Formats: sequence, C-alpha cells, structure tokens
Amino acid sequence: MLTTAATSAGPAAGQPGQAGPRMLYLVKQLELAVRSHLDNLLRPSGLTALQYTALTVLERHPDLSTAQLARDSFVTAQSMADMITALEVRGLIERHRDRADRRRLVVALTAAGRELLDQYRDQVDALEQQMLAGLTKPQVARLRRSLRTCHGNLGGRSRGLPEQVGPR
Amino acid sequence: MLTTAATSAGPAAGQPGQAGPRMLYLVKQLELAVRSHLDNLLRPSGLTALQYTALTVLERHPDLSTAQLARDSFVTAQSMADMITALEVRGLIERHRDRADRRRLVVALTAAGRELLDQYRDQVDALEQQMLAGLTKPQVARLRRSLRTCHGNLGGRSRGLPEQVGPR
DNA sequence: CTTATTTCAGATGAACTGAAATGC
DNA sequence: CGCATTTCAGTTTATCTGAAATAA
Repeated sequence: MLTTAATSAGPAAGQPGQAGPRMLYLVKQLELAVRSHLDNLLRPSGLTALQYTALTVLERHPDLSTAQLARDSFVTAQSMADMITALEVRGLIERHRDRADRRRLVVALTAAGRELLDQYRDQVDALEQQMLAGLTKPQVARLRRSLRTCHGNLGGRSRGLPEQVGPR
Repeated sequence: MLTTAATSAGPAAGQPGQAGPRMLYLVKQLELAVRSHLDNLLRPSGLTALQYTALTVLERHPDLSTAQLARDSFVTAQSMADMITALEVRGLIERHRDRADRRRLVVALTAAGRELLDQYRDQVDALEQQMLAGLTKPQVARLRRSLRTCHGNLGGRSRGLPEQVGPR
C-alpha cells in the first residue's frame, strides 16, 4: 500500500515530528505513476519513457553531446551512449562531429525523429492534462515553480559539477 | 542539457502552445535528482533508494503482502519478491502467513529493520529540507497537496484497479 | 472452476566498471 | 601533460515472461 501510505497517517507511524509521508516519497510515487503511463502510451513506438524524454530534450536543444545528456540524466556516459546508439540505429537521431571541438559528437534529431515526436505529442499532452486535472492555472504555475526550485536545490543545474560521483 | 531545457525556452522550441518544458518532464527531473542523492546517502547501508522506500512503507503499514507492494510500485510481483527476499536475507524484514488468508505472505519489519531506518532518518530529513529550501511552509503544504492530486489523477490509489496491465 | 498469491526457471535489457583511443 | 569525450569489452543486477503450485 504505497499509495495508501500517501493517503492516511497509518497506524504504525511511530516517528515523532513527521506529519504524513515524506515529500521525497510523494515525488517518487508521482514519477512512478507518470513513467508507467508514459511507457504504456509509448509502447507501440518501441520507445521507453527515457528515450522519448531524450528526444524531447534534443528537440529543444540540438547539438548536445552524449556526455552532456548523460550528466543531466544522472547516468554514466556509457549508458547514455548505448541509448543514443539505439536511437541512431532506428534513424531518429544522427551524430556528427562538432567543428569547434572535434572530440565532441553532437546529436540532433532527424526528420523521422521529429515525426515521431509529432505523432505522440497530442497523447502526451493529454496525459499531462489528466495529471493536472482539478488544478487551476495559478496552481499549476505555482507547482511548476516549486518543482524547479526543488530541482535547483538538489543541484539540478548540473553543468560541470562533479557532485554525482559514485555509481547509482 | 536536460537541466537547461528546464530553465530556458530554448531556441528550437518550435511547438505551438507549449510554454516551457512539460510538467511531466519537471517531475521526472526532480525525481531523478532525489533518487541520485538518496542512493548516495544510502550507499554505506547497501540499500537502494527503492529498498529504503519499501522499508519506510512497511514501517507505516505492516503486514502488507508482496503482491500489494508490487502493485503500488508499478512493478511485477516477481520483481518485488526478489527485492523483498534480499531484504529478508539481510534480516531487515520477516515474512509470515496471514492467518485469515493463508495464500498471503505478509511482510513486517524486524528490529534490525527499524534500527536501520532510525539510523538514516536524520540524513533523509536533511535531504528533504535541502530540497525544500526557499519554500515557505504554506508553499510546501500546497506542493504536497498538488503532488497528491496529480498522483491521484493518474490512478495512484491503485487498490484493485488493473489499469496498469501491460509490461513496463 | 476461477482467481489471487507466491514461487521457480530462464531470458533480456539496461546499467555499471575498467581501460584505451582521440583530441583539446 | 592533464582533462574531457567517446568507445570497446566484459559483468552485474534488476526486471520481465511463462509456467506451476497452493489456497480461497
């Protein structure tokens, strides 16, 4: 009853000074639900939620390197490289050397990649609307700001910070 | 630049009617950061964030079955059973048959499991405080309510709903 | 008989570690 | 030379699928 834990104090809550489940837990539960729905929705495409997310990031920010993507997703460069390779094999992205720094293999969407995103945009929008049902526009705006604040507080800007040192 | 995607409109944001990154994405990014910090914090214990979370759920709700835990975590019963077995081998939980329904193997914390939770409670509290830095008490309360609403909107109550049918 | 729970056995995929090659 | 990026090779771990046993 992970869910029930989130909706009642519970008879065994013996810890002092703790009112309800942790915020950390609520975040985790929500993300679990989101990923599950998103995976179901994307199943026909053969993409995982993580791969889809990577594509949307590349849509907003072309010409990122694999290493940059990896840092921001809290995975190793190798893991991200595997995922990127899978997307490349499917023809959804292409890689080419950065002229300025020829170490870097920058990644960009292909036309097929953009088409796939277009194909699922409405369904993903609908999922987001389902999630936010019952919240007013100002409430959504506040939620957005709070999520960003929390992310920033945990070192979310990442860029260049070692910070995530150990293995997962 | 997953993170940068969250903090700027981005030059390649060509989709109409979309202001900034999706809420789905912000939730994912925050959870990613939380899990990473939590895994780092728990590394000395040898527990993953998922295992730790399962222990806290059992602390609030003793005598849940493995199948119940699995449903609420959006994993198969087998996956959860593996994880529970690992915790049992370490002596952190124990299993016994439910008298009322002898199919069920209910799970409960052992004294060692409770000790481990006590040992990490302060550090996890501190992580939560770090995440919420800069938010006022009312803001935190609103965030909590919104997270619960979103979770509920995605079928978060689970109990008895098939709903999550397919494989992940 | 049907259903839920648990367990066994095997397969798969995603992530990791370590080391090497390339280029700044 | 030191550092970042990418890639190669091998391993581990977590999860899944399918099938069977138990009990309501």
